[in-house]
Amino acid sequence: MKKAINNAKLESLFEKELVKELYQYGDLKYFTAGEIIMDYGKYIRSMPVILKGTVKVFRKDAQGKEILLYYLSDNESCSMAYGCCISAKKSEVKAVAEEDGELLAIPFVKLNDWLCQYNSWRDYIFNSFNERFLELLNSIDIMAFGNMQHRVRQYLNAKHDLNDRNSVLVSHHQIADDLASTRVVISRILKQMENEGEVILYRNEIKLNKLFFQRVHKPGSEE
DNA sequence: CCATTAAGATACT
DNA sequence: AGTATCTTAATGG
Repeated sequence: MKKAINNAKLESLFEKELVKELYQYGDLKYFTAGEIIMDYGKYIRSMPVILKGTVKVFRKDAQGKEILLYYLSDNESCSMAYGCCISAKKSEVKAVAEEDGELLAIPFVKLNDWLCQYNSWRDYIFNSFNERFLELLNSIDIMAFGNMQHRVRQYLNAKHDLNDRNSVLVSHHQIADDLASTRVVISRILKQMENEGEVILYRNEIKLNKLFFQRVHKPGSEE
């Protein structure tokens, strides 16, 4: 009945008994790139822990535009989901799979039990909250005070962190969607960044130069 | 080849 | 910064 789960990272993160319970009560689900894992207004009955792959979490603004809040990847969880579970609220966010992957859906009835029972689970939940909170602060910062160029830099940097190389595989259109902007605007900004030597543009690919990394952590270096 | 789609360009709001 | 429109370039059948 139950699928055999074997995840070394989980086993290093939690004590043996909890891992056993995770495997027993968690529901292993596979998702494919582009799949909507969670949508606005839906009730959440389980808390997802991402085992593999990357998930983007969106929020709708007042004008109905979607903006990217943060990414979730290996062994990370959505703290929004936790709050929704225990208070039986509807989802405020939408989660879309960036790439194929798998997640472990934890039934909400177990969440509180484990919180009391296992130190590692409590640490994990609090850590998850804290990380997400920091990312949110960062996002607010960018949206409220930053200009588009800064936002694009942050976006490229975040996407770069998730993978590996010094290039990001993404279309201008995709960036525009994620930042609630338009293709032309993103193209303009990227072109300018290219002229200044920060990046090199290709079709569906953006190479990041040294100058980019010098600037990305310094908001004060706009033109 | 041609169809589709990404990206560049220009002009206007 | 965003919209509309057109042109050009890359990609895949």
